[in-house]
Amino acid sequence: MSEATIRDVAREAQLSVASVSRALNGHKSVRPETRARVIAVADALGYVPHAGARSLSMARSNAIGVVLPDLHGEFFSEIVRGMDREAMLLGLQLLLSNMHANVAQANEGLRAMHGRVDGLIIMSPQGWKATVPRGIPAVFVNSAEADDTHPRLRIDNRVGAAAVARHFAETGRRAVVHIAGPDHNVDARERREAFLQAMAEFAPQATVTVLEGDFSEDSGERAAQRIVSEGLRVDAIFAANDMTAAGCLLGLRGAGVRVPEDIAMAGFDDVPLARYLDLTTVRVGIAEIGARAIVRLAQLMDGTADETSSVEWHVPELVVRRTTQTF
Amino acid sequence: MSEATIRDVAREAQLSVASVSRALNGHKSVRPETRARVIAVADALGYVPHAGARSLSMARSNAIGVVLPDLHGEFFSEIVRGMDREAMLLGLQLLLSNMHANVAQANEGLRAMHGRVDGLIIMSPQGWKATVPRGIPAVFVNSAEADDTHPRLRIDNRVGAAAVARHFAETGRRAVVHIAGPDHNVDARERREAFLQAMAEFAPQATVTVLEGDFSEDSGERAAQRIVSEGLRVDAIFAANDMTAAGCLLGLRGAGVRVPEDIAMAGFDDVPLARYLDLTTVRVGIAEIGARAIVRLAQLMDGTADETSSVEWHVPELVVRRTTQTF
DNA sequence: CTGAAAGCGCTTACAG
DNA sequence: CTGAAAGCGCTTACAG
Repeated sequence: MSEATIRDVAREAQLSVASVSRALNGHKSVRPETRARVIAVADALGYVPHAGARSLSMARSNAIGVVLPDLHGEFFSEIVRGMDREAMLLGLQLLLSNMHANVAQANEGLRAMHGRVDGLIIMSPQGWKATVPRGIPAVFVNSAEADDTHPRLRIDNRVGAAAVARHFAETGRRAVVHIAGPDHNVDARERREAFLQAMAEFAPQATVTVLEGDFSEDSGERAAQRIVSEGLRVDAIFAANDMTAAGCLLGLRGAGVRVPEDIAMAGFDDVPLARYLDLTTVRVGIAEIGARAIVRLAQLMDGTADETSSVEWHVPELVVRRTTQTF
Repeated sequence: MSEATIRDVAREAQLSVASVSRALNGHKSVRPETRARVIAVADALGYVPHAGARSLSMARSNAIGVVLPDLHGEFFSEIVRGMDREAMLLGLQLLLSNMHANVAQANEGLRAMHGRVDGLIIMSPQGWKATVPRGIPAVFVNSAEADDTHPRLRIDNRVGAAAVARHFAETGRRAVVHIAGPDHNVDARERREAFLQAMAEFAPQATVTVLEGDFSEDSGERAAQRIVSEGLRVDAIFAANDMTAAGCLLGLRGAGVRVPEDIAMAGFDDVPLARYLDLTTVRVGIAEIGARAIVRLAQLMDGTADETSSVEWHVPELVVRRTTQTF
C-alpha cells in the first residue's frame, strides 16, 4: 500500500481533483460540507500532498537552499541556528548542502538545488566564484568577490583585528604572534592584514611574527608546539579564530605555559566555547548574520528588497576576558 | 531573462527534448556529436536542469529529510556533521527541518518533506508519535516509542549512567547530586533511572539528590546556585548532559567552589566542549550515530536492508578526565 | 460551487 | 540513433 494521491482522494470523495485541491487549500469557493467530506476522506486515506509536485505546478517551493563550505563545529551550528529560527518564522524550509571542500562540489550542490528552492544563500569565503543558476534570488555571506548582482553580508574583520591590536598595545604586549588562517580565505587574509597594520600603528616598537594555521584546532596546537620548542619570546598571541586559539591554549598549557600570566591569548568569532575558555575574542554575531541572510533573501524573493546588490557590513566587537588579563 | 528549460535547449539544438534529456543524462544511445552539440548549447544558455521536475518524473529525489527537535549547539552540529559526511559519500542531499518544539511543528515539517525526499530520519526523544507519511522509508534516532515498522537507533543511556555511578562509587563519593534532564525526554529519564539504580547497587551508603534541569546550560547554573545557597553537602555531581555540566561548572567556580577538589563533576555526551573543560563524561559517538542513520536509511531505500524494524544500540563509554580526579 | 483541460519541466517506454 | 506522446502529482484559469 503505497502513498495516496489527490486522485485517490477525488475518487473516494466522488469529486474532481480540482475540487479536492481547492478544498484542501482552503479556497473560499468550496462548499463547507464538500470541504469537510474531502478532509475526512483525505485523513482516512492518510493522504499527504506531494510537495514536489505542488511546487512544480506553483513554481514556488517555500524552501531556500543553503550552500556552506566545510565549517568547523560551532560556527556551523550557530549560523544554521540563526537561519533556522528566521526561516521557521517565515514558513520557509532550509535545504542544506554543506561540507564543500572545493568549487566543483559547491557547484554540484548548487545545481541540485535548482528547481527545489526559491532562493539561495551561499557562503564562500574561499574565493570561489560559485555559479548561481540564473534567475534565482541569492544572497552571499562572507564571500570575497565583488558581485554586483547579489547582495552580500560581510564581517568587518578589519575592525575586529584592529581592536585586538589596540588591546595588545594598550596592555603593553610587545612580542606578538599571529596564528593566521588559511590564505585562500578572505576572512583570514583580512584579519591578518588588518592586525599587522594596526599593530604597526598602535605599537610600532612591537615585533609581530606570523605563524601559519588553517582555522583548525590542530593548527593552534601545532603553533603552540613551535612556540615552545623554538623557545620563541612571546607575550601575546592573536589567533585567526577561536578554534585555533583553543587548540593553542591547550598546547601551551600542556607545555606548562601559563595564560595569561606568561602569554596573553585572543581569538576571533566568539563561538560559545570562548566563554568557557574565558577567552578574549572578537564577537561576531554568527547566528544573527544567519538570520539576516534569510531576511535579505526573503525580501529579494518577494520583491520587497530595497537594494539588490549592496554589501551589509557586520561590525564585530572586542570581548575582553581572562586570557588577556594583566596583573 | 529567466531560466532556460530543456525546451529552450532543444529548440536551439534543433532536437527533441527527449534527445536533449538523453544526451544530458549520458545515455549510450546518443551519437557523440549530437551530445556535444547539446552540451554546447546547454552551456551557452546557462541551462541547469530543474531538479524538482526531474525528481517528480523519476519518482526519486536523491534527497533525504532530517527532522530534528530543538537541539543544543554542539549536539546538533555533531549529528548533522555525521549525517552530512555520509550523505555526501552516497550522493544524497540533506533537507533539514529542525527546531521543532512540539509535535505539531514536527508533523508540519514532515508533511513539507513528502514528495521531496526519498527517505526520512526522525529524531524525537520527546516521545512524540511523529506521523510518517505512509510508504516513505524512515529511520528513527533516539525515539522512545516502540515502533515495529521502522528501524531505530538508540543510545544505551543505562550503560553510560551506570558507568558514572560505578566511577563515583569507586572514588569514594558519598553525597551525590544528579541534575536531571527534562522529564519528557527518554534519554533524560533513562539516565536518571539507571543512575539512581546503579548508585543504590554500587554505593548503598551514598545519598543521591535529584535536582531538576532541562539539558540547558542555564539549568546547570541554576542547580549550582541552589547547591551553594542551600549549603548542600555534595561531593559529586552527575549532570544529565554536558551542557548542563558546563553551566554547573561555571556556576560553582563563580561561587568559589573548586572542581574536582571540593566537588567532582561528570556529564554525558562528550560534546567537543567537554574536552576543553577537562570534563569527565560519557562518550556518545554523536557524529557516528548520524552517519549510521544515513547508512541504515540508504539500505532501506534501495531495498538492501537486512532487517527493517530492529533497534540498533549504541553503547557509550566513560571518559575519565580531570573533573572527577581524586587526590 | 464544480469539472475538464492545460500546464509546471522533466523522463522514458514505444515506435520508427 | 531520434521523436511524439504519455505521465509524474499537483494547481489554476476557463467554462459552465
